[in-house]
Amino acid sequence: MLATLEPDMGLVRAPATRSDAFSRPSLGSTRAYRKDEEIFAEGDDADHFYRVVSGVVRTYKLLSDGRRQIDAFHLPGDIFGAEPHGVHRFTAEAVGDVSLVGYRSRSIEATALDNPALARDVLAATMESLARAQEHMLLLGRKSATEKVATFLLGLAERMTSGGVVDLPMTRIDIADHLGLTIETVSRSLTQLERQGVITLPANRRGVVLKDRAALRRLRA
Amino acid sequence: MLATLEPDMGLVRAPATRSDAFSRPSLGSTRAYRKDEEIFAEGDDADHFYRVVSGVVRTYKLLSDGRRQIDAFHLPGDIFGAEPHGVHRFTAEAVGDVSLVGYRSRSIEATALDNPALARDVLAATMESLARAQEHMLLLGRKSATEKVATFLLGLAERMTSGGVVDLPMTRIDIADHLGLTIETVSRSLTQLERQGVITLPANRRGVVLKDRAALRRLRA
DNA sequence: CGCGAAATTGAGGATACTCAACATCCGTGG
DNA sequence: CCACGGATGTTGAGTATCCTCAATTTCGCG
Repeated sequence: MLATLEPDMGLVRAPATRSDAFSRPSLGSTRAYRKDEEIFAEGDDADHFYRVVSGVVRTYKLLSDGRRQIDAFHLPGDIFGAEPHGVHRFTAEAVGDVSLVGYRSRSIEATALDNPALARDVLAATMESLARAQEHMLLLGRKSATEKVATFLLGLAERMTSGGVVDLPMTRIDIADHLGLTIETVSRSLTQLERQGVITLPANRRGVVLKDRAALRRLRA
Repeated sequence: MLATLEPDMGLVRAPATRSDAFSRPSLGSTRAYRKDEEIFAEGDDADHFYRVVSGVVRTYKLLSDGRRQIDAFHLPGDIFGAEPHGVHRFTAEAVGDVSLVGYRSRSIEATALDNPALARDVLAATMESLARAQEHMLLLGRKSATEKVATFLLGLAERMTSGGVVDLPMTRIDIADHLGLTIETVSRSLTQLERQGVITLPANRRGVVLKDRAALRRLRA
């Protein structure tokens, strides 16, 4: 589906499903953001959308009283911030130091007709985001705390993997706001998984060693 | 954004943001489905995607033990079922009797290049679904039962509206599985809203009269 | 009019939250 | 290089919200 039209130029490692119009440096410009820096805010004009080169980005929405829901963490290769109505519907921030390529949003409309390859790639990326969102709604609406954490760890492992050890670049607060839990519950769930021998938490707490993926998959529900 | 390229032919009332390549009857074929009939199942080949002509469609995912999350209800004008990987990631069923137009999915890829207008419309529809999904994740992860129900009622009212009275074509089970609640909690929340004078529940229970939208908006969080 | 499905209501309980204390980490500066 | 302090994370006790189980009512349809 949506097969690659041009070869990946290898500037950035991209997931297999992502194609390549994004790899043409001429279309976008790279910029660096520091930890916790805002990339855009909910309500801002959506002049640009972005592809992650390195680092992790969180996108979230807030309720008026401050409750926060992080809808996704965006890893290298991911596209985010493309909007249908010219206004960003969520806020995007750098989790750690981040490098992004920005693309002018007008290209989506203006070049939908004369740059179909780009339009197709944005479509593929958007469909991918939607699929992830649907999976995440299942988690938020119907999974227990332990199931949520197990799902989260396995999902991260699949995307960031480097055998066994998963990096956790985000804080417990971020994880909690992504899974619809509190930080205490996230912490307790991780501790519980460790006591069951399914994972190990290194001293610095910014990573997780998956000791028993089969058990994690069972716990994921 | 994504401005209309061809005039709406008026076959079906579509949201303002939806454009019109879908209104060309030549591209798709209409089919009727009866109440609770399956349109496609999770895992099926995604040969087609669909636009709702009349009626309501639910799309959902299941956990192995039967827990269900309805990610969206699709109303007339909505597009659903377009997939990035040729396989449907959720099941779609008719809530009541439904009429749909089906489009061959290969058109997405095959005609992305030679039918950019169609590709652009699918992109717009997909972005719209993603925006709804993000809003719904906020609801699922961070809202209380009453806030969920208030949000749901107002959302339906905006989309189905016919002054004051909102039709509820779906059962309490469907509503519960959409909001991440149980049917008992949905029922109690509705009763509570009624006791507060914010809504009225007609005898047949398949509709809701919104007596005080301002109050509902406050309760929505 | 009667039956089965859907919805409501109630009582009790479990999961996750709140509030709080404590531990650990990490960067800063002496 | 070590000590300090703020930020981050863990653990505990008590509680609230929502769930489970169950009984009852109401509705829709033959």
